[in-house]
Amino acid sequence: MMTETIPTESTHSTLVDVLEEEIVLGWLQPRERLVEEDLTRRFGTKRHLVREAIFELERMGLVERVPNKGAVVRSLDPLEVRQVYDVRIALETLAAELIPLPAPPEVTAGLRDIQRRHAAAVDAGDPRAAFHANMAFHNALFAACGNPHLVDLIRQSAKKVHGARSLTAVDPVYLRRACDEHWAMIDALETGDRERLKDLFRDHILPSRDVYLARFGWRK
Amino acid sequence: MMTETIPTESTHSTLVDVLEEEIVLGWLQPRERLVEEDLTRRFGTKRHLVREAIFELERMGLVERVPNKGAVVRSLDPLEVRQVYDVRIALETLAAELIPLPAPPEVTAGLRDIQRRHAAAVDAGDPRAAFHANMAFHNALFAACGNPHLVDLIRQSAKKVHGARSLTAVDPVYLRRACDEHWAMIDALETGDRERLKDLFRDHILPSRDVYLARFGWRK
DNA sequence: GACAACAGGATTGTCAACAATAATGATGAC
DNA sequence: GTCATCATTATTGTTGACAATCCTGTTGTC
Repeated sequence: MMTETIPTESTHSTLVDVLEEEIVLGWLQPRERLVEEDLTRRFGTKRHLVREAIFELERMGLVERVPNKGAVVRSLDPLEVRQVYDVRIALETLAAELIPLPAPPEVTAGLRDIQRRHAAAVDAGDPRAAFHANMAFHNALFAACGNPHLVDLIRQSAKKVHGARSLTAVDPVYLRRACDEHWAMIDALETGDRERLKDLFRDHILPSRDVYLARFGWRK
Repeated sequence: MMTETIPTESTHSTLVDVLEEEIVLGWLQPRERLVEEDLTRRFGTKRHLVREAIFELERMGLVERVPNKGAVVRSLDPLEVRQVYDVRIALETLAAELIPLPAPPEVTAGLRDIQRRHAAAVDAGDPRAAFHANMAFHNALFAACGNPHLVDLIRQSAKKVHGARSLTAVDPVYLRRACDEHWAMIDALETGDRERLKDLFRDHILPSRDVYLARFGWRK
């Protein structure tokens, strides 16, 4: 039970972000209850806002809500994880096909900036900062495909399996590997090697899926 | 200004459904305001629920909301319409590749049932019923691909451009054409002609896009 | 007449108290 | 001892009232 009060300005979306972060990092475990009043006290905010945040987390697929009963962190069914990853691969492959290659210098420059922050966070052993920098990297990366709606669907799909990433999102081995792959992506963007880019996209997200399935069952 | 009071049981999602319907059918025009208290009276419900419904419509992309100002029916930018349709085609093509062919008889039987209702509504000149039967048809159709998450993304993308369909969703010519195409899809499912199925999917959704773009600009 | 300041109304945003519901534990009959 | 019944508590769901905000029209000043 965490009782620390976070005095940050508690708007609706920051609550969502913080809870999302805690789920990805494993602070909040599957099946753990989310009691509205507890969270209200913990964040020093109003129940009203906590309620909305929980509704949003439910829509994102991170939280399960039973009417009149409450909300718990969703435990992901392995089959569902597999299905979401299938779609993610398809979407990201599509994005890879749409990105103009070689990518313009300002794009790769921006990615380098973000990736430097990402690498620094990983080196510093700060999973929270690494998580955020990682999200920023992927957002900027896929934005290069020029279709904001596609980017949105990719982001949504990624969030849906956030809960499955608590195993790899705090593991230095996987974090470093992700760093290497990010640099490789930037390289592929610059050299204009589309096939390599597609392969990198696919191989980049599969580890988190496989670790999760290895841990929670390969059934079906 | 519609002042009829609809005494239907006004739960959160029914409000969303009704408003969604009115946007697709063109009852609510782009740029038209959605005032919370007006809707509260009109539906004989509580402002609380209307508020949530508006938030959900905003997430769906059907409504635009400016803080402290209010919500209006969103007018779709042609570029955005084009982008969403691009993604829709990609997603539906992917679904077409995943559907096992020939489709099992219970699937096509279910589709036939729905499509009979759809055709009846079109013949009766009831755009509202046609709209709902049409949605049901597509849901059942794509569900056959076996990946609920993909189905969800397809549905979401379709909703995002609902506003662009008010031109074709009430036009008997387009409604009949859609009917024919639905029957053709069932046929392709039964004969197992995957390429034809993909072509049908694509050609089925393009008219609504093209009519919208012809009306509101091909720029870019 | 143009413009700034202000007042009034319309609308959204926030809140805290209350009601409804489900879980938990206690009591008593057999 | 076990089961059904009821009271208690914990938690969510709803409501109406109030506060904050933004738009509009008006007044007064130059």
